[in-house]
Amino acid sequence: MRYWLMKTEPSAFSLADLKGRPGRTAPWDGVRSYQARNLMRDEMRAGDRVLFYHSSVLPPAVVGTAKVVREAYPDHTAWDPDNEHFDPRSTPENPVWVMVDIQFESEFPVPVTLPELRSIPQLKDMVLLRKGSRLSVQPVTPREFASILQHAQRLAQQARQGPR
DNA sequence: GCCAACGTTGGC
DNA sequence: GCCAACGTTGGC
Repeated sequence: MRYWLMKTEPSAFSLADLKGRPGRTAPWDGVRSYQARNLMRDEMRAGDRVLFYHSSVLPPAVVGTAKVVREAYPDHTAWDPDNEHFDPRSTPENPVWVMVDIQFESEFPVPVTLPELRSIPQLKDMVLLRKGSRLSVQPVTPREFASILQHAQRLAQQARQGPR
C-alpha cells in the first residue's frame, strides 16, 4: 500500500465537501499537470491512503485523511467546453487526463498546519516542504504518514484536555 | 496583493 | 533543442 498527499483549495473542494458526498466519495477531477497525472495513473492503487491538504488558506494544513477507492479513469471534465478545466486536446477516444475516486476516511479534530509540519524532524525531506514544491498529488513515505497521524493524535489529545 | 518558483509555450 | 516570456501555484 502506498501513501499520498493531495492538495486542494477548500474554497473549490474541501474535506467537508468530500464528507458530504454520497458514499463520502468523489472523483479527484481537474488535475492538469502531467507529473500529477502520471502518479495517479501509474502509481496510485485502490486502498492507498491520502493526506488531505488545504492550500491557499491561512494556515495551510493537513486536515484529515482519505482512501483511494477507484483507480485512474478518464477525466471527462476535460471534454466539456463549459468546464473550467476544459482541454480540447483530450477526447473520449483519446483521453489525456485521468482522475481517481477518493473516499473520506477521517477529519483531524485539530488540523496539522504547515508550520507544524515544518517543525517535525521526521518530515524534513517531505516533498511538500521542499522549496518551490507545487505538485498537487505527491508521494508520502509510510514513516511521514505515520508521523503526521501521530502528531494529529497528540494535538487532539491536548485539545481534549483543554487549556491549562 | 506580492512575488518566488515552477511548468509550458513558442520563436528561432 | 534552446531559452525567454508567460501563466500558474501557493505561501506569506
